[in-house]
Amino acid sequence: MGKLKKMKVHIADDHKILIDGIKAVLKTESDIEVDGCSLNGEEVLEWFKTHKTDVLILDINMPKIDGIKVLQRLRKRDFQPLVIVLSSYDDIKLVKEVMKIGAKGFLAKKCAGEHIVEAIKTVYNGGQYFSESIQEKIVSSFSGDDKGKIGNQDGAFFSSLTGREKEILIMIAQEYSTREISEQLFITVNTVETHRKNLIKKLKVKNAVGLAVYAHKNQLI
Amino acid sequence: MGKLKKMKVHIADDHKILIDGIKAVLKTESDIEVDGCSLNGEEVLEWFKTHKTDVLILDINMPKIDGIKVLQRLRKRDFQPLVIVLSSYDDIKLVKEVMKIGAKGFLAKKCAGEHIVEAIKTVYNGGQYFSESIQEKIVSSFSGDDKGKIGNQDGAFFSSLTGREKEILIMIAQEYSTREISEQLFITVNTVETHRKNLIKKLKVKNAVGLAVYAHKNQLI
DNA sequence: ATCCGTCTAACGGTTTTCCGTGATATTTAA
DNA sequence: TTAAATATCACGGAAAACCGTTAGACGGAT
Repeated sequence: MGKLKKMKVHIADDHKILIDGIKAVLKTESDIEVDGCSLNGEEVLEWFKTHKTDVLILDINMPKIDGIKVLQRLRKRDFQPLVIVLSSYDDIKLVKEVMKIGAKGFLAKKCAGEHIVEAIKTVYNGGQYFSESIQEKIVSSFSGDDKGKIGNQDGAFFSSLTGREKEILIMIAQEYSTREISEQLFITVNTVETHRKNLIKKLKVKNAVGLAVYAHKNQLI
Repeated sequence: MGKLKKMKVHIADDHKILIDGIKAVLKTESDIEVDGCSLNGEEVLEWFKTHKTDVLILDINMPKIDGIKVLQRLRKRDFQPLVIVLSSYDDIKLVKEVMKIGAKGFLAKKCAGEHIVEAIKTVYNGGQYFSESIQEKIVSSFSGDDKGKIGNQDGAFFSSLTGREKEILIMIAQEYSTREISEQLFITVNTVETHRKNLIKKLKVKNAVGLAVYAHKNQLI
């Protein structure tokens, strides 16, 4: 046992019960030490201002600041932890995206607990780690339909919206019909339709559903 | 230590990593024994055909057969385990619904790991258990906040969707038009419209936008 | 003074969604 | 083996969304 240094791990997930579970799993590993955890993106960014934890287990779906944004902001800093992304959905597009912005591993939540140990050790030693289901998808994506269109880099377009457009976008995402919006804002239906049209163009979506999804992804509601 | 019998617990969640976590947490409890786990609703129903496990920790969002349906079917059988529902979505209406169909406890996933131990012991001894965030919501719903009003018995809100409906719901939330969905699923436009119609009714939303929002809130995407 | 961005509005036409209603296989549970 | 749940399809009509284009009014900025 020549190990002098334990690997330090930070866990970020809005489900505390999952954190406690992972903690319990990692407790059995003598060379891994959990030195902190966060329940949302804000806490993660705060933590790494003052700590140099080796590995960050990072959930994607978190309130306030989501995992992707956390990654993007962390990579602009001096110290960067090794990040293993945790997600309920093993979407190949999401994998591509997070790896591009600096993640070193990707774990689907449906993977077994022991894999998290493997993942930590692998990335700590300079490797990359993907849980099984992801590996399968990566392989199968080579043989056939490569729909590598990651598409909208999200927040990028939002800043280009005008105040009125944002206002209407939010109302659309709240299930208000064009007529209802026009009544609430004291403008004509025509005008609302024009705004909606412009929103669809600007945000590069297909319809009102796309607008609603966009609004939710960007936590405007 | 007069305990002769250990409490037997079955864990059902599609995230294996969470199961392993809970297992690790429960391992520290000498009077609790995890005697099995399931990764979807089908496995749960199968398990309880041949086992008499005392307590079932049941996730709501599961593939194939979701938690609500599992509860509904279990209650029609002879042997009924004590069920503690686990959900990422701590909505008061959902709580009400699952308690009505026989659950004995409700844990939000954001609660701490130790609470799961408390919950198991409480329901095993004949009590009911709610995690803190739920308790707060129940209390505040009594103090005149009409949004959290439990009075309206729209239990249909969370009544579970069929497999096909979920499939179509997800496609709608991904901006596919009715025609596109019909082509991808090799069914007619009429059929897709019927499903959409039923979705709107079941989920009590106004339109496709509402469906997309629902899908996102419930992390179906 | 003029250019640009924004908000407003209109019009005609096409497509899609929404709604009710009813019907028939197929699958599954008890 | 029934009964229930599910998946399928149809039709007609109303409502809403979608699309392209045009354009006046206002305010701020160069």
